[in-house]
Amino acid sequence: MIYNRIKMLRTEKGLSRKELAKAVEVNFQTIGYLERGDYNASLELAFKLAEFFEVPIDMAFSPRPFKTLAEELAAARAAE
Amino acid sequence: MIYNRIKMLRTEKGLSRKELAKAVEVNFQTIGYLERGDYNASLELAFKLAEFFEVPIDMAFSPRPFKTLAEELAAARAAE
DNA sequence: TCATATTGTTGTAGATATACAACATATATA
DNA sequence: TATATATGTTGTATATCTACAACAATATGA
Repeated sequence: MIYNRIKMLRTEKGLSRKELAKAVEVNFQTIGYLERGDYNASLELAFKLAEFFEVPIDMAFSPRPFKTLAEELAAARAAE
Repeated sequence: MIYNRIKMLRTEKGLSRKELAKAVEVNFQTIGYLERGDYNASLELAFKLAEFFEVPIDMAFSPRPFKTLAEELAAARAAE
């Protein structure tokens, strides 16, 4: 199981699933499946999505659950 | 089509396909298929491989052909 | 040479990803 | 209210990924 931040990245851009789907050339229902975690993106689609959102691929996908923003902040502070 | 450096990363470590396959828990023939470009890894397998080789995922996989070492060197020098 | 390991090829089968249609529900907006 | 848009659910069909078996070809080493 691979976790993803597609929904967050999409809504942050104010896009509908249909619009995102068109941008990365998949069916709009496929975006829904990914966001709900029904199945994983293919590697090809993962690269397309990461490229579209202009983030490194492991910012959009992760084999482990993503940290919350609060956890990220705490980790960043601890790293200083 | 996604390009990969699995063969390079594997041989660099002096591993056979069978050994690598065992490490990432797939059939050894699956490694062969990936190295030959017969098909792409799933996102899950891509993460496993990147983690095993301790490289960022886009060092092991890319939607565009990888640069040769010579090109990488030239690019690195130009960036200074 | 013989034996063994490694890789490539072909084929079958199962699992997963994607497309697409139909319909339900919710939400926003005229 | 009525209409449109967005999302969720279910089902079918196709493509792609993975496992596994059998065999050929090549290399490596005793």
